[in-house]
Amino acid sequence: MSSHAGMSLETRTERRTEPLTKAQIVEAALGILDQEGENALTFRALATRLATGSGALYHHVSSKDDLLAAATDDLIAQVTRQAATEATPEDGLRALARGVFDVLELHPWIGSVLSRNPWQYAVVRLIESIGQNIQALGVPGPAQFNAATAVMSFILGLASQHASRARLFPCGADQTMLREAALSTIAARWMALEPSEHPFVRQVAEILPDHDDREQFLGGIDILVRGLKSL
Amino acid sequence: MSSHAGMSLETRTERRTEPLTKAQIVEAALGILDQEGENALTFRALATRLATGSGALYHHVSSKDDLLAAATDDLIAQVTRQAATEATPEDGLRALARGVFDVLELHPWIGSVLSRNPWQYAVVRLIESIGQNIQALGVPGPAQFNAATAVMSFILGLASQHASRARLFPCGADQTMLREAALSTIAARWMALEPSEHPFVRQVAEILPDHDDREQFLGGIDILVRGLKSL
DNA sequence: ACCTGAACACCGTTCAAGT
DNA sequence: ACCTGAACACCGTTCAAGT
Repeated sequence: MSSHAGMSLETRTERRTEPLTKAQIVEAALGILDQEGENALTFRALATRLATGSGALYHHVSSKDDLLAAATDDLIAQVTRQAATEATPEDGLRALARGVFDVLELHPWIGSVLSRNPWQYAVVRLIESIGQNIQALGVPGPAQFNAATAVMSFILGLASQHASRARLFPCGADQTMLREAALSTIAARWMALEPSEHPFVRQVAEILPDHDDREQFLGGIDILVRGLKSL
Repeated sequence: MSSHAGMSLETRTERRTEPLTKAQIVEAALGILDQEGENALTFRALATRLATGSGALYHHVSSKDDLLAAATDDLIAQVTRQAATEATPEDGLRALARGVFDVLELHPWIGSVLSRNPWQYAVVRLIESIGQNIQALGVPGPAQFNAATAVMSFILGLASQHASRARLFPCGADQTMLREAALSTIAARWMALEPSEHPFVRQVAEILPDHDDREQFLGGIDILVRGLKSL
């Protein structure tokens, strides 16, 4: 449409001379985070990947926290948008939980970002989405805030748990293999604890290696929803 | 009793020549954390406070994470011990929640430590304590693990939320004053959001400034317990 | 065995100097 | 206006050298 001055193709490489964009920076940051893990995201590494100087980034991003919040917001927005299409509030809450779980599975670094700064906009998105579903669920007005916070805290708690496992066994090849290895390690450590003081933990350790994270997460949400509906 | 060789008092200053202890280091670290906040805890600052070199600390503590885990464990142990004295499982869970809340209020840095490393021993203590109460509550065997994790996630989620508020308004004079200021700031920010996309959050913002954190926290636990009992 | 403290290998962020 | 990249003010951790 706007390509009036078509000219020859090789001399018109305008893209390269255009200034950096915040969106470009966030995209590059997402690449580093997902491919090389949380610790690999450095302003120096980011600058190298974008073929620029580290100081240049500060013209479009005010700090590292700002950058991480923007990256997180991009991904959480997809989850809340998807959850808004469900028919019933129960399904909405479950879709939200499932969505958060999956996005954390794919991008474990989000867990730390969310729990490090719970007032960033991505969290507002989640509270708004949770709250609307809770209202639709028929929870009485005064209890709505408590209820939304409870669900929110549950999700953030799980988030940090996922983040930490990803930190223990950073990124890499076979995720399911690593997850089982991680759980077995933890189970072994729990089994070695002093028996009389740790009856419950030792009992849980036996089931731990072959339990399903996702199922557990959704199970937790169901417990919460059950509690909510009795209000 | 063991003071056979009483001698004179001034020449017998054995204490100063005794080597450092991990307990001493943890105590000094707690002092810095509580008085000056999370960011003030540095191996250099810690060494200065203990009148030693920074490298000396590594003879008793393997890393900063190790140090923080030890400090956290000391405080969480007090909470779980206290919760174990309650009569009913409902009261036990509530005591646990209250205890965690209060300890986070006093030592906000614990929130980040707990959520940064959810497999440290302090967390095992919490899971064990939660699990025993859940068992006593009559939750059927297979659901116990899910239930315990749900409560755990809820508590850790709240923990990180507290930690972040403490980070926003680091340590200092009048805690209640600061808390109200923090909440008002957040409420104002929420009220400024686009109305049609944020009905719930904007509605909540009105109640936010004068709501009681502690009440909200215990309310959340009650929702969970209600859900648990229906299992 | 325990301590010292300089040195190492990093960070996020700033800022004079360039275009 | 935007970029460059050296410099600043830190970190956690290590390690030769001391006692």
